[in-house]
Amino acid sequence: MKISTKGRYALRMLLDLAEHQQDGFVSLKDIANRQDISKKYLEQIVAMLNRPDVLRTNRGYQGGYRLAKPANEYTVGDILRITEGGLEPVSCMENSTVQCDRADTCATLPIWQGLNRVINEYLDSITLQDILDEQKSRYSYDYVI
Amino acid sequence: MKISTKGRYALRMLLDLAEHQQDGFVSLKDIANRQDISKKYLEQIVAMLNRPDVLRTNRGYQGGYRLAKPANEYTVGDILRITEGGLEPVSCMENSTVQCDRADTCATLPIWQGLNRVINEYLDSITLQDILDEQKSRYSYDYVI
DNA sequence: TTGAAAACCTACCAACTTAGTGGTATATTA
DNA sequence: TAATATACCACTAAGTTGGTAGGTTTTCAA
Repeated sequence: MKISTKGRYALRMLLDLAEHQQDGFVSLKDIANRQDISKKYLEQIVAMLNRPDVLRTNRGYQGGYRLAKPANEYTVGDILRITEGGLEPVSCMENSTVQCDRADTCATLPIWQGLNRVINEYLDSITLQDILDEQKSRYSYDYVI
Repeated sequence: MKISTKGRYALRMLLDLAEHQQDGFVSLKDIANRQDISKKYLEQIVAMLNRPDVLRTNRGYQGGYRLAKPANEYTVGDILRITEGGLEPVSCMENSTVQCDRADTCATLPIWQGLNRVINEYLDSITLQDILDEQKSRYSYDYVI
């Protein structure tokens, strides 16, 4: 029952992009340095997220990535569902799986469906912008002192 | 982000024991047959649960297992925390792990802490007895018709 | 026009986890 | 003492995780 590095790094990468929205295209090299994540590994992760509704990209000199939408339009759930390949807590709930023949009478299936619901509701209640705002307020007292 | 067969089978095994509470000691053979799970594999799973506060056991002829407590004193969370080795959704939250040096400033840690909270709250809100009752009410219309 | 910077693509790998199987020893009781 | 059942330990094939490695293609500035 773990979120893998793919999902965790993806979230940190998109957060980094959100923080640097005004800088235009941001290179993986910069993100990898700031986040202390292998650039080569980030390449693989960004490949999963590189879709028109998520990222814009430019190759070559001064190229890189930027968010396709404002930060408040990405939920943590969106990002994790892409990079983790779904968030279903049991394999029998995955779309690709053939329906379990115990499903109709399974006493535990409703438990997993409920768990799936609370996980997705929670993760979809938080956007990248929320995290940025929270982060900002956490350190605002530095200036007050 | 998956509950493994260990956790899922453990839950089904304890539910089976709860259903047959009045039968005295129930053998793994019977549970394995009813639940269609390898008896050998169940042996390993039951070994994790075989603690005085969870199960009573008797070897030999007419031996087997029974619940140590009434069914309403087992939450699904209790069972899964034992068999899954914790339910923390990220490894940096596990007790055994050395604290990540990013922890103090990590923007994503609060997300995982929140996720951990909703998962545990949900799974601890359901007892074996709740599942039994739900199961019973699901099929009660059979008698009404 | 050429060189540097960047994304893009494919293959590979070691370590670990999962979902079991197999065999033997030990306890209980009819 | 034979039958039944747990208890314990070792092993394993297949899949996943968390990366590395190396090369190709695109873009732009000097």
